[in-house]
Parts: sequence; C-alpha cells; structure tokens
Amino acid sequence: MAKASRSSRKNSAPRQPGKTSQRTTRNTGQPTRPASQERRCTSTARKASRKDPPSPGDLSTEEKIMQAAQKLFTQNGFAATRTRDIAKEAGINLALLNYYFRSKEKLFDIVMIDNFRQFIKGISIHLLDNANTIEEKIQRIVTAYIDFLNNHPDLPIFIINEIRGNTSRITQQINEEVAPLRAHMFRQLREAGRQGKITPIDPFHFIANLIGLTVFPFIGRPILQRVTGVSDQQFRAFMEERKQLVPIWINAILRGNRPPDNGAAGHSDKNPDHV
Amino acid sequence: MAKASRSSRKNSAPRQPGKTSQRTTRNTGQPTRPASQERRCTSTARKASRKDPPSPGDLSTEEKIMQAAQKLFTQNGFAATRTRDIAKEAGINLALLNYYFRSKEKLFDIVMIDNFRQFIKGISIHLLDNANTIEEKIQRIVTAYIDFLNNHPDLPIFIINEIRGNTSRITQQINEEVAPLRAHMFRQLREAGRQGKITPIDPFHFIANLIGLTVFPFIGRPILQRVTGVSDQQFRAFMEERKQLVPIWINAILRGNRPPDNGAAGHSDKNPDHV
DNA sequence: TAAAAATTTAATCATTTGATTAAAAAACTT
DNA sequence: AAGTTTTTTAATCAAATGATTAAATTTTTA
Repeated sequence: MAKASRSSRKNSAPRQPGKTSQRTTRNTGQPTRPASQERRCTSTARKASRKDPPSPGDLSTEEKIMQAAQKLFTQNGFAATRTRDIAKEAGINLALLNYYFRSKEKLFDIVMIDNFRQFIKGISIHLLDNANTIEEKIQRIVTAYIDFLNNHPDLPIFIINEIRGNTSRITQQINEEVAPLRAHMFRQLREAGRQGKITPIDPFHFIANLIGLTVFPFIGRPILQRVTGVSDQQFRAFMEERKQLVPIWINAILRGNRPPDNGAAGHSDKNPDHV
Repeated sequence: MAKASRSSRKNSAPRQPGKTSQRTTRNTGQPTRPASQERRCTSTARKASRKDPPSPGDLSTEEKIMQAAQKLFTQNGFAATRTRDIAKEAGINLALLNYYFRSKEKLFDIVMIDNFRQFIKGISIHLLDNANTIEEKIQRIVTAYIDFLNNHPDLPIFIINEIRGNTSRITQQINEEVAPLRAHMFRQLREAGRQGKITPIDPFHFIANLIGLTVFPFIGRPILQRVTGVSDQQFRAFMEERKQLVPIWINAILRGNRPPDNGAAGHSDKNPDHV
C-alpha cells in the first residue's frame, strides 16, 4: 500500500549528537550518532556511505535494520508497517531504530531507493549491451527478470504501490536512473523496425508486453493461482517454463503484428526524452 | 496495500438498538439502527439487502458512505485510509459511519466484495457465452476489460493488495464466484487444443498472458508512463489501440507457440477444480 | 402536527503508534 | 583498566485514529 500522509508529527529539532547535558555517570553526553544519522534533514550533511563495517562476520546493526525494514515494508506497505515490528524483526529495539534512522519516513525512503535500484540493475545490464540482437536481448532480460523476481516476489507490487501517490524526490531519483535505458531501447527498436527485422511497434506496447508477460505473473500471483488453481510449486515450475516461452511469444508478437495503421497517438519519435 | 492486523480493539458488546436508557427529551432510546446494522457480528442476523431506498432521487446515506469508502480504500488501501476521511468524502460525519457499518473492517469487507464482483462480472458474461469461438471470445473479453478498467483504474492493484495477506472469508467468497469460470475456460481451451485449432497451451499460461497483456498496463501504469514517457492522454490512446492489438497478439501466441515439450508441471487436466 | 427515524454535534475513550529521553549495561578500543 | 561507543531498558510523550455516547436537531412519516 500506499501511505497517504507521510508527514505530520511535530518534528522538533533533532537532538544534537554532541550537545552534552548533565550526566551523572560515565557517558559525556548523548551517544555519538552513527554515520547514518547524517541522513537526517540538515541539507548540508555529507552523503556518507552507510557505515564502515564494524564487525566483520555478520551484518552491522544498521544493515539488520534495513533488511528488516525492506522485508516488512515490501510485504505490507508503508502505512501497514509498524516501526516496532521492524525493530523486532531486526532483533533490536525501537530506540535504536530511531537512533539510526531518525524516522520511519527516512528509513522507508532509503529502502525504497535501494529496492528500485536492485529492480532495474539486473535488467539494465542486458538492455545496454549493444552486442546482441533484439531476440537475444529479450531472452536474457526475461530470464534475468524471472530469476530476480523468484527471489524478490513482493518487489513489483511494492514499487507500484509506492510510486503512485508519491511525487516526491524518489520519483525523480527513479527517473534519472531510467532515462538512459529508455533512450537506448527506443533507439534499438526503431532501428530494428526500419531494417525490417520486426514489424514496427511502439515502444510503449513493446515494454507493456514484455513486462506484462514477465513480471505480471508475480504481481497477479495470488489471483492467478486462485483462478487457475495451481500450487506454489506449480507456480514456480510455470515461471521456469516462461523463461523459454515468453521470448518465443514476444517474437511471435513482433512478427505477427499488423503494420501500424496508427490511428492513435503517434509516439515513437517525438518526446524522446520527455518526463 | 495491505492492512496487516485487522482486529485488535476492545470489541465490547455492541450497544443494543432498543436498550433504552434515561433520556430527557423525546427519543425513547437509541435511534433504531438502519437495516444495514444487521451486518454486525451476531452470526444469526439475517443477511438483509442493503437498504430499502429511502429517498428516491439521490443516493441513500448508506450508499454515499459505501461509495466514499470504495473510492478511498481503493485509492489508498486499508491501512492508509482513515474513517474520518471516508466520512468527509461521503459528506456525513464519523458517528454516522459507525452507526451504519459498526467498524472500519466491516465496511471494508463489504466494499471489497462489491469491488471484486464488479471486476469479474464484466468478464464472466463473455467467458460463459458458449456461442462464440475462442477468437471472438478473446476479442470481447479484452474490450470489456479495458473499458471497465478505464473507469476503475485502481481496482486491480487494490484487489491484488488486499487478497494477499488475507486468508479470511473474502478469499473464500471469491473462490466460489470464480470456480465456474475457471472450469468453463479450461474445458474450452482443452477442446480447441484437441481440435487442432490452437497450439495446446496450459490454462495458466493462457490466463497469465491474457491478463498480463490486458490489465497489467493499468497496474503498472505509473511505472510504464515513467519509463516510456507517455502522457495521460497518450496512455488512454494506447489502451484503445490495445483493444485491437491484444487479441491479435494472443492469436499469434496461440499459433506460434511451440508444442508443449512439457518439461515442467503437467497441469492441464489434473486438479480440474482444486483450491 | 405529533411521533419516529435519521443525522449532527461535540465531547470523550481507549489504543496504537511514531518518537524521545535518561540512565544502565554491554561491547569494543586503546 | 579506562575510556569510548553501542545497545538496551523502560518510562513517557504527543498525536492520530477507531470507536462510542448522549443530547440536540433535522427530516421523514403517519
């Protein structure tokens, strides 16, 4: 879900790390905030890397919190996730969560951006690889997508939920990361069409088809399984099948497609990098 | 979104409609609850129809509340929707909302079921129509779907969000309503395959493709528009185009599909009505 | 118009929940 | 060991929110 109003509370000046205060015992003031606390509002704060790994073996506290947050936020959405639950999931206490991340919103934003990066990273590699034909490229993208989503099945819904109704900085972030991909794919599609390799197709339709056939099953999984009556195990098997089938189908679409009578919005060329 | 814990509060015995109490002025006790209040927990309560239309012209209060709830729940999910906002949207006050529907959960469940009914109603008509070939059927379903979703663009995400993580009565409801559709479509697909009209395809893949190509664009709209850079207006135009294109593509898939080497889960016949 | 029903007002509860704080305890550094 | 940092404990806030209630007001109905 969605989250609605994500800002309201008092927002008093954050306690300052070195500000002291009369302590009776040892500590000479507030605990110095960890590196990540630089992430709080003060715009001038440096964009420090998350944390220098303190203990070598297992996860740092900060990472534990982030993983727990990622899990719960992704599973339940922003509004339905309690910070207390995140703390419990991370195996730490609530105070520490706020100590590291200041607020639920901040934590969410960080997780959100991380999520999205992961989401497009796997694809962008194959997309930007110029060496292959479109067919090969599709093949690889579909496989990469499905493999990735098998490990992060909740991610698509999460991203969709949080993107709609959030016009803030995050959206912008995403835009910047996605722009080169879009440009590249548009170019290649146009070219293939011109060379007669495929029936010309608008990039919108192409991407809608590619994603629709590949990631939709994960999004619509609860409904799909219900409607078709397949088990979890069968679902996984079907998704394995689709690694082969979807590229075949896409190719069938790219060939069988009727020439664009182009009744509606001419899109292909204008607006090459709008948004 | 999701909603997480949807039951916790005290749940004291609901005030009883006729229980009186010392009133100073005219009313001889609590206002008699409207018909809809029968919907509260007491399992023996009759499943009364929503309300006998009180005022002829415009919507009854109950309907106003339900419409407002439908709008906000669908837009924001359960957890992120405030009952106060629903009341405001409906143009009534919070007390009246609880007076009619007892609780947020009850209201939600009702809206949810209504939503889902709408969602499958439009499709089931065409699905169950035996007179047509598969091609015609697909054509009609796609058009009906897209028309419907143009008017209820938020519904798919909403339904998906609320189905996952909700194993309760609603899921059951849905199952019952969907079962005959599934059976019918499976039969027809199998038959067409046997008659050689199409390359045999597992119902799972078929439905995943059909829904993926048709309703996914509405689900993924925020991302799709961002990635492809199309405007709202263009989006609508593209969806109009897809009314023609998707059936063509589906047919291309049904023909171009390689024969099922059937490496994975054999599905088609066993489990004809599992779930 | 008088009784009944629907609706509003406004106050109030009880919880939940995000967030903060101070002090103690534990863990680590040097 | 001494000092520093991290983490916990536990209490507490303040705001949001779902829900309830009693009485007043309006609307409908008979």
